[in-house]
Amino acid sequence: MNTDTALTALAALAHPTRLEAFRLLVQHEPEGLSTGQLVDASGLTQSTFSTHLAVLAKAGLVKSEKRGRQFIQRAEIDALKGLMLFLAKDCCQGRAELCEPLLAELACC
Amino acid sequence: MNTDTALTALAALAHPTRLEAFRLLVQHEPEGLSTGQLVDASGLTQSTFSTHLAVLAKAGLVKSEKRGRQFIQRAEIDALKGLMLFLAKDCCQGRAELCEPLLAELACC
DNA sequence: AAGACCTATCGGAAAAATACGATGCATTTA
DNA sequence: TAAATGCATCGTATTTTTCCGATAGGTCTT
Repeated sequence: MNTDTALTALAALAHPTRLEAFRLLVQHEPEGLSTGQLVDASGLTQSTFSTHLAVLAKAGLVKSEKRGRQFIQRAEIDALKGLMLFLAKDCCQGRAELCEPLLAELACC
Repeated sequence: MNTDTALTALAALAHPTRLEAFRLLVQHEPEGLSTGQLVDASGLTQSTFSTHLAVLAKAGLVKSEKRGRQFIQRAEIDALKGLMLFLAKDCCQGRAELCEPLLAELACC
């Protein structure tokens, strides 16, 4: 994960509709949800949500799989992992003392 | 860290200038850097960078302290920690099997 | 006290993001 | 084959973001 990739992922998640959709998909791992289900959950127009979904897909946070005449969307946990690793490296670059308390709290989940 | 706070933090980091400034400040913990040093590093106008810095400050990612006639900026590691915890909870909500490999990689830093 | 320095804020122009309806393509159903 | 379903894309209007120069308020120096 380089800086550009991280920036794209951050921008993709920095929108209420997209963050909520991504969280919903994470909760529905590994089965996923159809695009239509996500549209319904968003409360937005189908076309508008499609644009948001494209942003998540372009960022690599969501992958889609054709299933009949609908698409099943799934969260890419590895992409989230990559983003968190990128953020963590910011504070741990040769300074474990900054990162240790962070990891300690993360371990609780 | 609630959803709104996380969204604000994500949006604040989702810009090249702001992400770079934040990373620079993390690297310079705990001494910090003056606003002027950050302006020079950004290559932008003083006023333009000041706006970016305000976004980071509003998101709670950066705190400033008056020091003579300049301001020393410092990264708020706890805010970063909070954001990462928020993201991690997305994938660990009652499903440790998703989060374990993530934590395993984080532990390496 | 006057001038230099550091930073925030205002006003405005240019660029990007957001939202919608309409349309088109592929797939399933009838 | 014809109609209906599921989704992406296009065109476009509105809003938001981004950037700059100019200005103003403190703080230090002289």
